[in-house]
Amino acid sequence: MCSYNFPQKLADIQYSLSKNIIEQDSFKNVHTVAGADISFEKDNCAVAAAVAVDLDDLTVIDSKTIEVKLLFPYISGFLGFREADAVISVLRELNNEFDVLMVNGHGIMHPRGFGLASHVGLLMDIPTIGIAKRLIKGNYKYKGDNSLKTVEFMNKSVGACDRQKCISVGHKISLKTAVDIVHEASLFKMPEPLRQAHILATNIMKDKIK
DNA sequence: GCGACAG
DNA sequence: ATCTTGTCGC
Repeated sequence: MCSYNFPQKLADIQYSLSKNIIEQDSFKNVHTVAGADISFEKDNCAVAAAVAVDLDDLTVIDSKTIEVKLLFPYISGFLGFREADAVISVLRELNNEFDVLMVNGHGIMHPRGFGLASHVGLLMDIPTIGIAKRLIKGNYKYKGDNSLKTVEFMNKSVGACDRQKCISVGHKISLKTAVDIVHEASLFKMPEPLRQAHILATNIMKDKIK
């Protein structure tokens, strides 16, 4: 009678929560942008890092790290259930508020419109941008060359990609604004908030091993 | 059956 | 994600 299809239950949760995502800017000006990333050691032991960057000069104005244990396994399409809690926890350690958040993973450019960035954005109720290095599945349609191209899924524009990264709405921001902010915050291929968070998490991880 | 599959 | 050196180029 009852079928215990756990992955399907999680998928249902994602479909359901995706309806709450707001794809419009819920803020006026952006002065500080935060970024969060996680570095792994032995599968489940990890270091989560959060940094806040000043958008004017792209300098780091605050940063925090925490050690975490991730209990949920990595399953493509369900990264939010694995990493959202750790990301939220480390962001709460930051001293000051920030205007926009960048997360290492897809936002609505996701099979069920609810990737890690949307998990975090919705739970924290803040403007969030999702940034990933690759499409989660290879069958979105977009013209492939070097410049930024719009990605469509189910007849809807869900994000933009170039050869380096994919950008999509996490929550409370428009795709256009998300793309603009990512460009403003970039010195290299990854925007500074995420690049700095990644460097920090990796360095703390190395220290921890010694 | 085979390959694909965010971090 | 992580395991890993040198190397090409500005």
